[in-house]
Amino acid sequence: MSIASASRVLNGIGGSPETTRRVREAAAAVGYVPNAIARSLQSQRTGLIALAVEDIGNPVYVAMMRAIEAVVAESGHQLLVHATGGDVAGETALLRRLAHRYVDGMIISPIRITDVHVEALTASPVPVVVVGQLPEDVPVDNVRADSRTGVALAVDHLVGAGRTRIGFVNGPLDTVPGAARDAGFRAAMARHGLAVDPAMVEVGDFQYAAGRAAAERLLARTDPDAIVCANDLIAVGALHALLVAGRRVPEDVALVGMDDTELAQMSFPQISSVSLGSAERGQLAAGLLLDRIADGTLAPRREHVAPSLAVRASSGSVQ
Amino acid sequence: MSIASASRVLNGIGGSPETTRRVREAAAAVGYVPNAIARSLQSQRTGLIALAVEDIGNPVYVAMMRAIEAVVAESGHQLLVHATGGDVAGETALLRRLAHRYVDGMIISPIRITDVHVEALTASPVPVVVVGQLPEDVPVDNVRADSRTGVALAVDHLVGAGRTRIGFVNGPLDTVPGAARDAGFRAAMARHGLAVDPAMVEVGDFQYAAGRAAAERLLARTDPDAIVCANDLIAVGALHALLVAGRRVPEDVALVGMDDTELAQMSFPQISSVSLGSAERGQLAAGLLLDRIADGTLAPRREHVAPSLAVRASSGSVQ
DNA sequence: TTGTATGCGTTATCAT
DNA sequence: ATGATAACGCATACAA
Repeated sequence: MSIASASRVLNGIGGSPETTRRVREAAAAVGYVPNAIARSLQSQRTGLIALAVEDIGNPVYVAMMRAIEAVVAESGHQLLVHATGGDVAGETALLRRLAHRYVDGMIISPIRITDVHVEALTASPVPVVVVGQLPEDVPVDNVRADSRTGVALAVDHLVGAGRTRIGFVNGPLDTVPGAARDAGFRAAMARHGLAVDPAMVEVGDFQYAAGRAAAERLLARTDPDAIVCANDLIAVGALHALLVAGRRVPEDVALVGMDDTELAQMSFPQISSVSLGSAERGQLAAGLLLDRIADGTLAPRREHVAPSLAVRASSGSVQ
Repeated sequence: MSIASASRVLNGIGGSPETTRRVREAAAAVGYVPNAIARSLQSQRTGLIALAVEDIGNPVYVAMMRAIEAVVAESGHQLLVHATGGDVAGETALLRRLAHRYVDGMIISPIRITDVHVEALTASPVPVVVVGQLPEDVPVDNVRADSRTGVALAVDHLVGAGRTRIGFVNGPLDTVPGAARDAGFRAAMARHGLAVDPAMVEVGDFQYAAGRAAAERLLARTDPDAIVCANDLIAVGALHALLVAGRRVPEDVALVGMDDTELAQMSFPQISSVSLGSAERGQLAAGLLLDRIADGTLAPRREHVAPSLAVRASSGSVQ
């Protein structure tokens, strides 16, 4: 019994009935299981696709992941997720290890873009798609949201509802989304002729606890009639702070979050939120990746997804 | 320049200054990146560990993942997460593909255990640790919670606070946790001499929307003074239903969730919740796995984590 | 220190 | 239909 024959039977190519039987018996007897590593070395593919996000605890990434999974499963790939913790070293280490052909491709959504990222991205031996902003000259497939316009949607909505003392709780300014949302907030306020009171702006990280603490600080020193939050985790934290402080939402203070995750709908009252199209971005990113895996010579593409606003009880007329 | 010399330099073993320089230059010029697959075929390890859970959108798995990540990172491994969607075919496909040596080991937390699972588990060529119940005779490392006792903790607490009309919103009874929690609820009620009114029991899946819908059905036909929920997602959904229905929590209806996730603390009022020690279970599972990776001849071990109750506003005295 | 040669477990090519 | 063999890219035992 030759190795070649065994391989053929196990892959369902040819083999006489007798040979097939003998191979199957032997395999069962030995408890044979194919070694996927060896197979991949030969086939130059693993059937695996990786997704690297900062924080898998943030529902926005869960939504993105589900959208990606649906697309890649279609093409017979399996999706693996890695949480980087926003750590630059961790992200690039991932690129170094995984991208060195453990996976057929990867989608990464970094919240910070450093030179190290750019270098690792361009040097990656496997196809990579970035979800998020990327310097213009980096030749990597890329799908981006427009959080600047997204914040403007929120501000426009609040101003239209008669709010003028609008607070803003943001994430770190040294992150790409944090910087974009800050700029978007200031631009939108200016457009409406509203000054940005420094006391009305708070910065934490993109988490619930930070959002709650930031909102508490904000409420301790000023009196907003609306608060825009840089994501839904922050918004839920701010809602908590508002309710604990005895503010009615939306009567006293209107609240708008961002990312339009499940969290916004799970809260009470439900929170208005700017959708940055996370599911759609995931779907597009997966498509770009599969295309590039199929043909590595494609020119880098860049897709955009427009924001939209979901108005709910937290900023709407009293339910 | 021989391949062996290049390999040595790239791995930092030996090499004269001159050779080292030449190798590095050549590598940079060609844009050489090591092929991890080939390296793994040789070294018989990938440095990767996989975690398979049903629903990464459930914070309980996020907590577990973080605990696991902390442990495996210590030993130089990288953690990859796969969401199975509770799908048996998907879970076993994962075992088949990943476990065939793409990873050095895996931790899986199935909510259903079928014969197919058992077979795949025992046949796995790489070390596997199961988080959750497992038939006694399956020789696989295993760490389990005691959700039966956990539900009892919730019921005891509510009865102790004078509640008698206690409702129960559970997940599917054909899942391991669903069945255990149902049994635990009935046993605890019986112990207190309380009858279980069928109208007071609802079943959905372990999600927010199902929890909310189930609580709405329950409230439409009966009038509980307390509700126990089989996990925090359900509890948040039930809280939403209660508030929409105009019930005060905890004055009119006390609420207790399970898993003690971030969600319980993010809600308003904060939700009392039974901790099943998800972080600790993750930590233990990771330890078991690393031990087994180091020594495959170890006898299968079984760890237990005791539940505890975190009392918060949703069932406590009025804040 | 450096080069040669072998093996890791498969698949694929080529004879037979 | 089957068997021998090369190749995938790397690490290492051994010889030089």
